[in-house]
Amino acid sequence: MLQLFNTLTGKRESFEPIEPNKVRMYVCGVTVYDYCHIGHARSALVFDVLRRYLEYSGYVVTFVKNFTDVDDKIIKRANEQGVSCEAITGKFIDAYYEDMGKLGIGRATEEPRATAHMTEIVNLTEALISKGLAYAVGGDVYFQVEKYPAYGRLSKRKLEDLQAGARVDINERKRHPMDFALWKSSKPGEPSWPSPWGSGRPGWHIECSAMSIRHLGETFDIHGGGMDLIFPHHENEIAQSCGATGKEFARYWVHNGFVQVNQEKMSKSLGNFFTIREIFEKSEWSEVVTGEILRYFLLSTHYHGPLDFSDQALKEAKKALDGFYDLFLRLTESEEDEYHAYTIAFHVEGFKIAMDNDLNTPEALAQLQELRGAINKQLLKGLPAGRKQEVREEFRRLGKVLGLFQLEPNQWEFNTQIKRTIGTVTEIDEALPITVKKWLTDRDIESKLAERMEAKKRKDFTRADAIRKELNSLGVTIEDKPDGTSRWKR
RNA sequence: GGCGCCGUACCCAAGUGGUAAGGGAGCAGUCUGCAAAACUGCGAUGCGGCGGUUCGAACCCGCCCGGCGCCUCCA
Repeated sequence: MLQLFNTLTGKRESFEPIEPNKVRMYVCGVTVYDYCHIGHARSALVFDVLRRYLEYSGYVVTFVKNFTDVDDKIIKRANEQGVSCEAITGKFIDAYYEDMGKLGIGRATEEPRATAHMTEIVNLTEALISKGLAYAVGGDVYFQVEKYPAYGRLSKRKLEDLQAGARVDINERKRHPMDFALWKSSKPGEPSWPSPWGSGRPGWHIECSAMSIRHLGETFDIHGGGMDLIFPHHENEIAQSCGATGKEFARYWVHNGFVQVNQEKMSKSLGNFFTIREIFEKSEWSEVVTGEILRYFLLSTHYHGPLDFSDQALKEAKKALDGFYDLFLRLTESEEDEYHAYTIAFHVEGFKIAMDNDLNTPEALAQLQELRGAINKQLLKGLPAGRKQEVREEFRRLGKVLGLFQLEPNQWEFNTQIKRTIGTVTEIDEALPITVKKWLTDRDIESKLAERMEAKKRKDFTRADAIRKELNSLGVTIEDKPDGTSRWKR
């Protein structure tokens, strides 16, 4: 049974959905004013995997992930560029789909936008005012934190503690410094919507309450997002939602850790920032291969902890995948093999146990590595073609949960020459033109290999080695088998 | 000042009270004309430090050291 670490209780708990076999989950998406970076990718991927695993486990999942498309940063960006907010949000929503698509992150069931939920937002705000939890001041509406006793429950903070460190709030319209805006009156030129308090726009937190309630109901199962959203965003969401409905909001709060560079959180000011598209652009590998490398890398650490992004980490992920695809390649090579009893059930079970354990993907990957070793051993003894296919299918099934192993071995790029760097390392090796791979056909390779085999038969090892070296330099790896034939990969 | 996270071999990284998974690198071997791959073996008597609880602790408690995050927009 799946267990999840619940930020609300600070404990790992058995996951029990409200409705049997159905899961409703909401994840905070991105504010669309810029390209997504690898940290956004991690968050999106964690919940993509959670969704996949829930589905693998037999649940019907309703997954809602929003786009924040009204926000100060968007307005600022639009003004800087002299374009409309819609132009900015449209552009970066498209970019989001493109970048996340390359990472194999699927669309959510619903992907609502704040601007399309003004009615719900206004209604929710009115409800909070009528319950005495919010107040309007000169076109703004604020949530009054002192009226909500459970404030701080999620982030484990007390109002007094917050006050101590809070910066001087210049907004003296608030009754308490921690009161937060539900509705902001708009300045001329800013996007605005009509409301009982005059034209304005919603505060940041209210949209998620409005959209999650609208699409999932007042109480739902899982709410997720990055660690940094715990306070104030999610704390405020809870206050608004529970305050308005009087009901429990989300039951399990799941938060992912940060991607760091050199043990520090990525940030633009430190210049240690990597956008997803930048990584793909710099990658020497094809899109699908790069996408899978990134997925493997992002899943190699438990989602709750920090994860250091580096060139070396990416290389290790690549190497690990090389090993798997090498096995998959071998599983397609059919020889007359005798049957030996073998079992994969043990590791399949191990995989599930790992995933049940708060989505322990590093352990799950370890199980797959062990299975890989076990099958390689089995292959040494021999495995009939039918069994090989069976094994490959199981890898495909389990891999699907993580979004791995879906390529054909010939789509994989084994070439281990590092021609460009992706992460923090600055060295740049001489690049082998990527075009080389394109014009060298399989037939070219086969004919070279035939020539080499002839040379080997003649014991002309000088010639044989020269051919191998030539192919190596073109990114083709040659492996001689005991029977005198060779296998190749690139 | 408040809240929270982290510290496991050369590197990455599981472990959540029962005697240290997995991967990479390295070394040694099997195989091989050589190479590569695959496979085999080696590698922390110890899990930042010091105490405590326990029959038993990397795991629980306390203190200390070191690193990080949040409290302001942030995945």
